Amino acid sequence: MATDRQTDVAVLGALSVESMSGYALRQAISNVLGHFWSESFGQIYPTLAELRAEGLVEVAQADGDSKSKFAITERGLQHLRARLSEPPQSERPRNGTLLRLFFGRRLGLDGCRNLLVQARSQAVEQLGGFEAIRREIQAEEPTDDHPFFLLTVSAGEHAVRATAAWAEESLLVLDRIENRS
Amino acid sequence: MATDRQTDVAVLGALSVESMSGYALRQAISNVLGHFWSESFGQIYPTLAELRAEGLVEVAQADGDSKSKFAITERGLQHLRARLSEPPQSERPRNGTLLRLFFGRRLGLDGCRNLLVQARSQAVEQLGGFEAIRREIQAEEPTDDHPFFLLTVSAGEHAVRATAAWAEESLLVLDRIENRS
DNA sequence: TGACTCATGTAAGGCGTTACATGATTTT
DNA sequence: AAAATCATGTAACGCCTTACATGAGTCA
Repeated sequence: MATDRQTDVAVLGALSVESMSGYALRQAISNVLGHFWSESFGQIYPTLAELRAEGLVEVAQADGDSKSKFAITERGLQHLRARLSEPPQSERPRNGTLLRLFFGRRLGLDGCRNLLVQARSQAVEQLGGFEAIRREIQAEEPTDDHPFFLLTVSAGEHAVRATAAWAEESLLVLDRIENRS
Repeated sequence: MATDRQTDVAVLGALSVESMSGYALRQAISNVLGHFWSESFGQIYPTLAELRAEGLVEVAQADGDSKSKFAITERGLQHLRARLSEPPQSERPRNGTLLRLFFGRRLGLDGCRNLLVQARSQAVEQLGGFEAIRREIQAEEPTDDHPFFLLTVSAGEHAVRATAAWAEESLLVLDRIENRS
């Protein structure tokens, strides 16, 4: 049952940037990583427990703080590097908008237009989100991690701009279809 | 447990274009739809059986052929239209390349470069695939479905071109990071 | 006849989401 | 004191993939 469980990579990776609680972890994953990765809450705590049992993660006391946090261990770092080096498996595509558009003849032109308008406005909104993240990162004290963070932000920006352009074009195509028939 | 099962949409949609066997169905889904939708074999037959039990699909004899095929019924068409009109749920992102790149500091510059080169060549390859599909569709006898098919091909082309451009840019960024440090 | 494709399924089990449960701490 | 947030989990259950199983037709 070749699986593609990679929750450990997300968790160890996040902890390699900064020690934090499980709660903060799931927030970090839904906020920052969330643009290209998702984990559900029900996965994070069990994974954290597993990693702790394997000695890849430990409970650490923050310096001036009474709160306990999770920190990655030296062995955890090694494990993370090994996991990151594995080739990424290609994700299974599941694009509901394209599925609907493909059968657009059955959905009807108005429905298709609706989908495209929706896709366009969502893309524009997401673009704003990416720009906000970019500013946020650039406002922080620079670290060695930031350039890599920005690379993923850039990927998001390219993707949503492409989506917006496609939606725009496609709306024009739909108009032509309507006029021709 | 709000679910997002949409196998019925893919199956009914495909049968609305053309009656075919379950075997052909799974081929159609992995070939044409495969660029933006995936279904595993283990889903298709059970779904087909369910749809048949609900009277949305029937076994039909092809005209000059002895082979039996599955065909969508009138009620199936109604059901399909209703399902297509439902808003598409946003897919959960799971991009292994970006996950690795985000933690690029741990992966190392060479590993990152490797990922980007990989992403770029894959995008170029996919672009060729899309162009082939486009030509194939345009070579066929035109139908009312084709314009919608082409819309989804265009979406794929936009997406992979964006990916290629991003990978290209990002490789240059990595060079700058290396020279600076 | 042996290999290959067409064709139709079933079963086991991993993956992952959501809902439920509980309590401490902080803020208003 | 109430409400919100922080914090850590567990349980049920659906989704989906992979592996297994079986047989007919076709082509070299």
